[in-house]
Amino acid sequence: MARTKEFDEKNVLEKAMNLFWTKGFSGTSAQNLVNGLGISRSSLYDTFGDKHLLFIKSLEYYRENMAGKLIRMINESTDIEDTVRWIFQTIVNESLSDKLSKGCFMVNSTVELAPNDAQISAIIDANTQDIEDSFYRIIKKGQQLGTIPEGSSARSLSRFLFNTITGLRVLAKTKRMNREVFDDVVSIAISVLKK
Amino acid sequence: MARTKEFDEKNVLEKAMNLFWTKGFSGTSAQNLVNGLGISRSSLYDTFGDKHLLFIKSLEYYRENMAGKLIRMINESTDIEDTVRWIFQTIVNESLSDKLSKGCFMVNSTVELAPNDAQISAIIDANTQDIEDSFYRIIKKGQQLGTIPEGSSARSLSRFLFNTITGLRVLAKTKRMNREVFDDVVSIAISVLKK
DNA sequence: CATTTAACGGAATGATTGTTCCCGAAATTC
DNA sequence: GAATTTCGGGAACAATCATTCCGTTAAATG
Repeated sequence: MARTKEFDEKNVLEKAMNLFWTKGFSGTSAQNLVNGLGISRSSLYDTFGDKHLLFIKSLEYYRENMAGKLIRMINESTDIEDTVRWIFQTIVNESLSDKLSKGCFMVNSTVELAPNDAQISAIIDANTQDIEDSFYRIIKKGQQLGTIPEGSSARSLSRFLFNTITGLRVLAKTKRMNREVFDDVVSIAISVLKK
Repeated sequence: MARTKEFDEKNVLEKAMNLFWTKGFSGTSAQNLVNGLGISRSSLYDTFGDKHLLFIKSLEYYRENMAGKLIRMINESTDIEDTVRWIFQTIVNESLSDKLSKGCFMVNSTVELAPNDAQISAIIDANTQDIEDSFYRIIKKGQQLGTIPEGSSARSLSRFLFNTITGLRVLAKTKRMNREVFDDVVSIAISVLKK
């Protein structure tokens, strides 16, 4: 029988995700991957196919972890406004503490690749749809319970919230990023959920 | 005496801007530039320095034209809500009609380069500040005139509006982009300017 | 312990990267 | 029209790009 794998594939994939997340697809070379992943060039290609396939797997891995966490947060929500506030605060805190200013891997990939890469575009759109749908469900519930005004549709509001988060993810890559600016945007965004 | 320049530098710079805008810095090769600019390799380097310098000049050229137009619109505004609505509609219409899904050159550059390029970051931040300041002035004026509520500060509102635009610029690069989604976001964003 | 099988490291691939350099061509002034 | 000066096309540069391949090594089964 053959020898078994010497590295943990999930662990290596997470390293690849962080490289692509930080530097993007074009900005991450095969050599960067070899150096950063701690495996040989041949193992890299044998295990993950090629650079593009590894990028896709990295993006899917990000989605499973990050969006999955977000969606679980939303679905387990009782008070909608509190949940939205908590989501925003989590994003703000993550952005402020990230010394590499990585932003959001989905947003980064949207800007770099979405218009010219159908596979990646599909992952991004599915991710967006999932998050938007989760927002939709709790907002709808909130409107039925009377805690969220019905002036705007639940669909519109969920799209609006998602759009605000996207903006914050871009802001997180600039030198202008600081808690004051974040809080200004967040408090106004949340105000649309009130009477 | 020497011969005069055979090409219009501004015209060539505009072509470079469109290439970088569409494909980003890493995505645009020197060969792409030679092909797209219609000048020789040596003329390119003699006239613009190197690729990075040409990118910076392209970004500054974009800023002069695009942000300049936007800021002029804001400054000439009489009715704030109408102006904001008109700005949003312009962005939406441009996004919907752009078959290349270029988005915004500033947003694209923020995501691709801002965290690791101080020069580019400075251009982006100055551009943001100018737009935000323009928003600030008309909102402040609106609040003094009583047409804009004073529940949120003019500074917060201007940051919020800018953040919304940023989100829309990212949305413009996805397949999910369509008028309905845009309008959902825009109408809610504008609602914060009302009582 | 021998055999089998796959992972490994690293050299080598051809293509493309950004940039430089040189030489012939073109245009302006005298 | 001759002299001057710069422009432009293309060859050439070393470096890096993503990818492939091969010989060696290591591990698991019999």
